[in-house]
Amino acid sequence: MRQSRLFSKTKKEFPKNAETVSHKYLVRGDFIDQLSAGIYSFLPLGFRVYKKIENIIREEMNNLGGQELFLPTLIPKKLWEETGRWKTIDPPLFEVKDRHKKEYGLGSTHEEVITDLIRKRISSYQDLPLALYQIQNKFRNEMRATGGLLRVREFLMKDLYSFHSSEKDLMEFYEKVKSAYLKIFKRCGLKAIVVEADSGTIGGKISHEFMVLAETGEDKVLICFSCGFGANIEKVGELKECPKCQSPLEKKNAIESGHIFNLGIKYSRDMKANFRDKDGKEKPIVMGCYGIGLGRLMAAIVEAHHDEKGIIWLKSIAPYSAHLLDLGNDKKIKTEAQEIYKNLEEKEVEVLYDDRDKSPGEKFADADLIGIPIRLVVSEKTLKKGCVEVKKRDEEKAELVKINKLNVQ
RNA sequence: CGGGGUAUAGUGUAAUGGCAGCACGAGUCCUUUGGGAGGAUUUAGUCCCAGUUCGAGUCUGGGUACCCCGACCA
Repeated sequence: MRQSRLFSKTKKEFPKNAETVSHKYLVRGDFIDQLSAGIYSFLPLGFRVYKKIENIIREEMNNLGGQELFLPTLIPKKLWEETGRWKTIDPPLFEVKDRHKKEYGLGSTHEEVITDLIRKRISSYQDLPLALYQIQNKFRNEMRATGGLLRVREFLMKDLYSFHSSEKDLMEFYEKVKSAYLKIFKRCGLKAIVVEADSGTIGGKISHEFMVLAETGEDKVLICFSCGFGANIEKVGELKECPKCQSPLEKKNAIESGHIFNLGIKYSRDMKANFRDKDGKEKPIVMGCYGIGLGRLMAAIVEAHHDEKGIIWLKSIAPYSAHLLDLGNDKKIKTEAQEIYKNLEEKEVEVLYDDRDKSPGEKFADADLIGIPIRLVVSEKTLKKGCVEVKKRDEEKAELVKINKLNVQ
């Protein structure tokens, strides 16, 4: 992509209404645009990052045997009333009416819809287990939005639902999801710990949150680095020793980025989603649900990976893997840079080519802000030696590489 | 929803109740090119509605929007 054509205008100043690091940098780098409180557009750069995250999550869900589907956002009031959540769900639903005055709640989570789908199709233990997921916008009527993408009213969420013939089978799958989630966070360059949690209005008896460690995170967690125990400080108080192995605990800031629930038979009982078991008896389907907020995850990544100049994306989620800059308007430089750009594209390297007529300082500042992991500079200085300057975003030093030996992977 | 705060040009900021200014951006022209370049020139603004006043960006009342703390959450 030629940066001169990219739909993106970086800002020199931090937005005055932003306080969290991720909000500041994502707005300055023009990854996102705020439409209203807690409502954001993803611009081309931000959307590319979002797609990378989405693909990582999709791969891990598919590895679990999950099948992707897509559920509606307009969910009839009647369905919510089957579980009583029309009134009780928190944060409340966005309620809308159609022209015939029929009422709907915009989907904030999809247990009712998926359970309805399942009860129409599952009749035997032979249909189980089953795992279905979607990546879709959720709408939550939050009291207030905070911290840019950290808490919003409309957001992209991956929600996975699993269906089992027994509690034991569910818990085995539940553990697999746990490790898949940890893998997702790891692939996004994040350290996450699992803590026990309250299940709120989603319900169920067991639930765990995934806390992503970030210095600027608002939640405080206690971690035992010897046995892996983790807990939300709000839930357990100021413990000094690990309750499992008595090692000293460390206190860290974190951002809640995922939440998984053992729902048991809460929804299948309310909505009569039953199956016929081996023993010939009709039983409620045992369910689990598992969510990750993609926008919040993106924000968490920025919170964990930035410096005073901007974002530092990991290659796995960067909008582009290389940022090529040409310095100066000299024809030789332009021609050579274009040649390198063409070659990289032919090798299917995702490259952003800064061909704009801007001063070197501005190009460097933008490159640091946008945070693409590898920076390539073509200038009079480098051309004299037949080289390109290669610098990693997370390293100080740059090196010169012969143009014909340039290898970006 | 309770508490606190803010609102001036695309962005960031000035202006005792007295001509709305500056910087960046954007447009045109010239020069410049290794860490947000220089000159010339152009462009664009007081959140909304009332009130006080000779005169309101500024004071008063009401509204709206946004931000922060609380609560809850992915």
